[in-house]
Amino acid sequence: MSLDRFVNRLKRKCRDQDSEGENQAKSAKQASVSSAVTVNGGISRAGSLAWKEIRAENLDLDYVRLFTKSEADSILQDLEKSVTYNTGQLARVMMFGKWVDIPRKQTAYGEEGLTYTFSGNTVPARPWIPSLTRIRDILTSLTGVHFNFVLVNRYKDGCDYMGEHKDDEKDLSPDCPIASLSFGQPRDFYFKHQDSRGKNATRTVERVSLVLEHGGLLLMKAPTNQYWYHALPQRKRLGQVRVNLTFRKMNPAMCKPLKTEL
DNA sequence: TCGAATAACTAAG
DNA sequence: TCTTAGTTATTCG
Repeated sequence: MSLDRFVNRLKRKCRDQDSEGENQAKSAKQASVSSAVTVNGGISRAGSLAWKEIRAENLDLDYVRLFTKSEADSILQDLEKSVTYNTGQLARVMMFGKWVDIPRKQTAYGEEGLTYTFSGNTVPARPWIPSLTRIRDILTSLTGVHFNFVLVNRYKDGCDYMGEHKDDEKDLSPDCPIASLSFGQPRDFYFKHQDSRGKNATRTVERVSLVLEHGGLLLMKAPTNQYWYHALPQRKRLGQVRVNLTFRKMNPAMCKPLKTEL
């Protein structure tokens, strides 16, 4: 599988870079990520990746093209074959007195007992599957965070989208980054500060936009989620599928009990 | 200046 | 407060 080659490639790159003694001028934040990034044998591999830091008031994001095109192609293919999406009631939300289908497909995987709550529905995490544990383990070795949950969103084309929202901090372990991996159709993604939303905005804060590419990883770090809403807007001319994996570290004690069977 | 896409806003419970 | 759809305003090419 290409992921093994991926890890080997990173190890090779890091050996090369260690001998060159690079990476002295990293920011403090970047250094804290780097120090956590080790694989078997303690080889640091943060330096081999071209991290892009995105900063604004109380916004702290790191973005990197983690996988090559062929690796990402293979992962997407794998996910399309193995991921099961929620259907029926679990794929609807109540809007103005009627149930509407959410404008994308969604599901979750993770450790037993974890749930997530979406607009009134509390949905259990499905048991881990190999295509997701492989990726989870890469992210854990990259970030040092033990992710125990992943939310999967599938956007069939540019008409599927996700409205502005903040991830529910109540279920999340505080200060743990959220790792968002994208495969397939590159899509615009933006962050909007809570003080500058809607007509009751108290001030103007410029919104932060980026493109989430095929094989790209976005780390959303504290306190971003406290202050900023994020969304994946419609882009009607785009016709390809995008699958997004959002890995989180959930606090099991904070998960709502299940009301619904899968 | 037109038409389409995008952005902003509003609606119930 | 959170969710999306529908309407209207604005921007883009």
